[in-house]
Amino acid sequence: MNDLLAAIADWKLDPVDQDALAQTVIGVRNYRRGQTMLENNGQPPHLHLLVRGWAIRYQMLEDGSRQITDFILPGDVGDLSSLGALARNGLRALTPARAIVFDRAALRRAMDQHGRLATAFLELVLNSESILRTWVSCLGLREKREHVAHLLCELHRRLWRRGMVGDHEFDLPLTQVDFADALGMSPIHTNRVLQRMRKEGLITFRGQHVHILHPGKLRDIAEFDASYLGG
Amino acid sequence: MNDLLAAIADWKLDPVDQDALAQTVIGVRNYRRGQTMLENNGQPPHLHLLVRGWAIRYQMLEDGSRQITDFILPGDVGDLSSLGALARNGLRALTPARAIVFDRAALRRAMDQHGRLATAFLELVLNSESILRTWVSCLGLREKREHVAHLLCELHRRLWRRGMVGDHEFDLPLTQVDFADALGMSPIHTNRVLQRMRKEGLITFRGQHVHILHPGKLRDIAEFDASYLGG
DNA sequence: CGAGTGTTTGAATCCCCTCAAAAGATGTGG
DNA sequence: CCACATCTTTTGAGGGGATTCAAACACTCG
Repeated sequence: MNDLLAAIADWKLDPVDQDALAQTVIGVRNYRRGQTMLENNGQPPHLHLLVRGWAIRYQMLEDGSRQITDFILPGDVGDLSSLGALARNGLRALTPARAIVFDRAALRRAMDQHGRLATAFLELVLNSESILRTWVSCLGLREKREHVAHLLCELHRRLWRRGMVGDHEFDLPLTQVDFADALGMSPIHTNRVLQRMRKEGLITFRGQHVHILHPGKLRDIAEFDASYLGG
Repeated sequence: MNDLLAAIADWKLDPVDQDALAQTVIGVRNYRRGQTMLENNGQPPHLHLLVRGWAIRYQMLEDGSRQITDFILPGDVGDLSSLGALARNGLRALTPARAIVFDRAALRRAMDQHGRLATAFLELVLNSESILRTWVSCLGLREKREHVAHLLCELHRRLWRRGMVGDHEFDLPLTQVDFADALGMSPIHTNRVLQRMRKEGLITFRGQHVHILHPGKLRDIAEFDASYLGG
């Protein structure tokens, strides 16, 4: 399972712990663009480590509105909360995606026996929680324009740290509706904010490719401080 | 350390693991109302398990605005993120408070050796993350009035599960400014929403004591589903 | 009884939403 | 390879929820 070893390289596990983790792998699964990877109910028996593509975690309200609560990038575990007692999140592939699938029960047993494995997952959850906490601040305190800028900075930085993109450009496989659902704003207003940023020469995007023309200015607008993303 | 054993009763640890945890305790600390328990910078060497009082986690923006990202109640660890590589949160006592203080480094070592201890903390982080994820949904999707109702339901439910309050009433040691900073709204509007709820006979509050007069209706407004809080 | 903190009210403004619909892009089948 | 259906982006107009500014009103406490 070379895929696995590559994906968890920066977890810094001993071979013993890597082995224990590998034992809990059920297999690899491929998803189509738009495919639901996990319904948002019940106690899911699996966990998904994304190795290719993008996915989103989201929650739905009764009126059908959707809040995206996280973007899952290659190397992320998309449904960490399935480890715990309760998971109320949906998981959906934004692009064709591939994930390594773990058995939840086996993983929990492995963690009980291998402390280092548990602390590795603990670290993952803490990272995801750090991002989430920043989302709360952005949603609560910032103007929409600042929030848009912040999310662009965040996504670029997360991709960049994994060496997946250029210094000032990246593929963003989202519709503006997806983007709006992450930012808690209407698609119409999202569109207007993005257009204004283009007209100001801050960014460009053709198709789903984003160029950040003025990285410094974008960071200023967002008050972006990457430290919450680690390293 | 009877305080400790009482506080972690529902972590369901073996005596061995309890012991390992107890070894990492530095002591007990008391805080005054309004006292800062943790600055929001640097790598804090301690963790705080609250055993009495209320506290808040928060983040500040450069312009001085504050977002509360969690309420810490007795039994909660207020600064779980200090376990990880990066912590950017402040922690502040809302009331006179008492906390059991752990040594971070010792705790990490203990977790590596005692998987069950690590998974217990993992569970704590997952719970806190579940609350946070719901906050994101509330901030992103809901009207302020619904959000106010939701936060009232959440706080009551969290206190109620620990047997700390009556079925439809509880002490809420917050100013309306605190409340507003948690909800991402202005104090003025917070005040107006609360007033309207009083006039409608939904709730009462005198001083810092809240009565929920119409639990069902409040839950309806909030679309409150307690499952994200566990049990 | 002033000082300080917290709550309440009023007025004006604006950011952002909703509704409605056109224009552009994408994809599928015949 | 084009026609049609579908998805996505864009534009316009109007309204409302929430903000900001300003100030009066309560409550607590030394």
